[in-house]
Amino acid sequence: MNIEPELCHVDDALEILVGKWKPLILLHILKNGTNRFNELKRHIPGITQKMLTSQLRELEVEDIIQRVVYPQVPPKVEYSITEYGRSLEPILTAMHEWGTKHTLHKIQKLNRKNDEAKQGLT
Amino acid sequence: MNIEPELCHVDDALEILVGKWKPLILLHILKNGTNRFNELKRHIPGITQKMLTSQLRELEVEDIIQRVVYPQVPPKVEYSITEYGRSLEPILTAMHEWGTKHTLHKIQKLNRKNDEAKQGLT
DNA sequence: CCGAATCCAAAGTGATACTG
DNA sequence: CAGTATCACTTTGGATTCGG
Repeated sequence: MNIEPELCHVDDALEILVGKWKPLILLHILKNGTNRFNELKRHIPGITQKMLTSQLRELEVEDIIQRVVYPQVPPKVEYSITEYGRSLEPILTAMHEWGTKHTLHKIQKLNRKNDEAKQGLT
Repeated sequence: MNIEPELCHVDDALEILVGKWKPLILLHILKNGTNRFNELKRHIPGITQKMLTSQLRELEVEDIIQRVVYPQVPPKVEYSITEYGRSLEPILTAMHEWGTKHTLHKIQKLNRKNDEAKQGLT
């Protein structure tokens, strides 16, 4: 692996994943298959239409997801993962597992601190 | 994998990795072992002292790296990876590989566009 | 040598209202 | 239903200066 700043491509991968909602959106489309706009909106509490739209666009221009518009009334738009986008799954899975361990690590660290504080009081 | 917003820990992993210089800093410490402050600064062109300091602090409070201060004049501070931080290596490697493929993907896409533009001109 | 403090610009995010 | 548009707010990153 070349870690020269000009040749290190970790940032390129991060650019795809970074964004307050991108991981959740990606995982939903990866795990649940094709999704309609409002379907995603319902399953991701707190997200605004603006954010959902912009994050979907960014994933689309990088060929991570596909956007299919059905020319009908009322409108219907479906989002699905591309073959290319599916190649991100191992990374997402690895990060999810690491993240789970990390939250545990933080809790344990916090507990140690609390214990020490109690010791100090006796 | 649970992708409910409250239980999805992908973001927890991303928080560690995100930051304009964190991947580069982490890779340097991972690959080159122990590093002094100015050593890192030299190897990461363009980074300012403020950014190097702040990014190192953030990695330190998450127990990803260790900071050892030698009480001497002139000061000497060494940074090294923790056992815990080393567990991030597979993720960094996976992202680096994916990122490399992704830049290729973008170049090919660009070439196709240029070819189509040429076709249109003939 | 290794920072901390300050100030400033830019980017990311959110609330709200409007549209085909 | 699936978006746009606009404005305000918050967070990040960078330049510069000062200190132990």
